[in-house]
Amino acid sequence: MAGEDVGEILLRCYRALLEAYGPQGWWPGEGPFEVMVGAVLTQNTAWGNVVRALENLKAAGVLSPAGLYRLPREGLECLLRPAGTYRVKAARLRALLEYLFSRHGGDPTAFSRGDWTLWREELLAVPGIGPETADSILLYAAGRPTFVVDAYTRRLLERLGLLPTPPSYEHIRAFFMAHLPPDPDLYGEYHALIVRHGKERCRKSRPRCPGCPLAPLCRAGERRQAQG
DNA sequence: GCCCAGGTGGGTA
DNA sequence: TACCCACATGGG
Repeated sequence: MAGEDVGEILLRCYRALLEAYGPQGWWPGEGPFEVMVGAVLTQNTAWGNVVRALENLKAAGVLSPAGLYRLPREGLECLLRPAGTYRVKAARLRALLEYLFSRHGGDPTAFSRGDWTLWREELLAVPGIGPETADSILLYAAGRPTFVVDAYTRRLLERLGLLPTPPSYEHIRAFFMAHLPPDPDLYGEYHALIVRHGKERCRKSRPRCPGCPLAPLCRAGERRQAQG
């Protein structure tokens, strides 16, 4: 293990997760716009609740840029209720739509073309679109090679003894992107597997995970940290 | 009843 | 920088 390339460790981790859980098929949902809406609705929210809200939007026939944009604020809030923080999320979706219409003519496929690093900067300037939501949109709605970081990703790197300092979102994202090829399929599956693994084994309340498929890599990380 | 969920932004020290 | 807090529904 000594001197092993970080990229190789990350790939070993990826293969172990894929072996253990299989392909996750992210992002669930149809089309880039549904992915974008889901990315906002899933903020600090269980996916099952997001699905209820998406079903409400579909049933109301408003799951389109123009459809959502036309909807009065109260109506949107009502449909979003099952997703939680519905007033906040209605405002965030409105802000995202304002941006989509003002900058991309309301075309939800626009992020698939052009300089995605510019789109990322612009998305981050939209109120309510933070780095995880922006990267989720670019990766899963537009197939762009940006890595999505979340709390599970932090915990995973910590256990592998690979957490960058400072452990900020941007540092962790840059760490993955510096050591993995810029492959959207790889990034998308990797993030999905990290979430799956986190939900199953590496919850906050369960710091140790017996039978964990990553146990050999975690032990290596402990040795690496012990060495300083 | 409590903790958590595929975050973000605002406030304070 | 590093914590705190609000936002809010639904599952375990």
